[in-house]
Amino acid sequence: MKVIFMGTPDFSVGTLEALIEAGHEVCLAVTQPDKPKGRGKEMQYTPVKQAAAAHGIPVYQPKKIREAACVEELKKYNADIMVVIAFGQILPKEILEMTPYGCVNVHASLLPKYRGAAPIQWAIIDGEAETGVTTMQMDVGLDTGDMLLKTVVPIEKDETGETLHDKLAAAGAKLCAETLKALEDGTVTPKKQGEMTTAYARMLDKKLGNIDWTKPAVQIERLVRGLNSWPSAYTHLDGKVMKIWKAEVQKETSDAEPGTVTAIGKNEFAVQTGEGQLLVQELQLPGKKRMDAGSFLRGYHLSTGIILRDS
RNA sequence: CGCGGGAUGGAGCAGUCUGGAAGCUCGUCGGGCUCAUAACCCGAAGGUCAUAGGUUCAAAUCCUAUUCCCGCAA
Repeated sequence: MKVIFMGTPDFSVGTLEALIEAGHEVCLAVTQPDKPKGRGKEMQYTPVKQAAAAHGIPVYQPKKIREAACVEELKKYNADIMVVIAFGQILPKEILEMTPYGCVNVHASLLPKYRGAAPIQWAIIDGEAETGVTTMQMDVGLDTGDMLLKTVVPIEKDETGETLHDKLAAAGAKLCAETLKALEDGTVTPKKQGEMTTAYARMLDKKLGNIDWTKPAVQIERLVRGLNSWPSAYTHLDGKVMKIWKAEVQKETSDAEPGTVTAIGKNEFAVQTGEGQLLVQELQLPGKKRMDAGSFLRGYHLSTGIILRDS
């Protein structure tokens, strides 16, 4: 089929390549405008733009896709279908209805659960046993379209936001190719989504990573995994931000105040939480690389009784 | 030129301000103790102090340039 592809970050790239692989004619890649990024604020191509360029696909980067001029531009391509995956802008009705097959979206959750911007990380943070990817026929709502196909992916005990992101990106790419084939063959029936009260996954922001030590260790550990590798969970030590990359739950507790370092071992140290303790195993301080807790303890002479908190 | 931290034996750090013997906690290797050990004791190896210049009687330390790593911010 003749496809207009819309996507922006890494998550989208696999699907773009899967479509090309499957023999579809991707006539245009729509992606967000380039933004200054990283230290030095250099302009950087979006991952989709890089991939499109590598395959010789034209790139279109509208600031606001809902503007009339942008809609007109898309019409010129006479595509059969649009595939949207982590594009980052809401599409107007004109675009949704522009092509014969409409717009198909690949979403990183088992809809209707975790609609919205950060479904991958929230599934981990909430302690779900499994998640997955869903393709849907887009409508004007946010991730509310009728569902086409699904793939279930189990969440492992040590799953992080990053590892799950990669798994779902791969699963989504495969599922998207299958969905297009099914649409072509007419072998798929769109299914309505049910409604759930907790259906939306809030967007992630930095503050979410600030560890609240009064919460149970189990929840904090999930936060650490879910926000790895971005934006990452953190606390404060000696006025500095201390990111925690890896930790384990310990049921034994103490009567120390939440946030207190209660024990220091050879390769980890324990922090009291609202329920149980958290064994910190890998961390990072500003200006330093990630390091295992054992290395940290060798150079930084941490002592028990210190309380991890702001300021 | 967005702001800032950093580079010192294999790991993590101190020492840099105030120039004058390469240090700490570990790891590694050898030996000892022990029923035994990731524990303890004794000993050893291992570093052109990121790179290139400069100042000086003398530079990890001061000056200049370069490379690489990272936090914030976006």
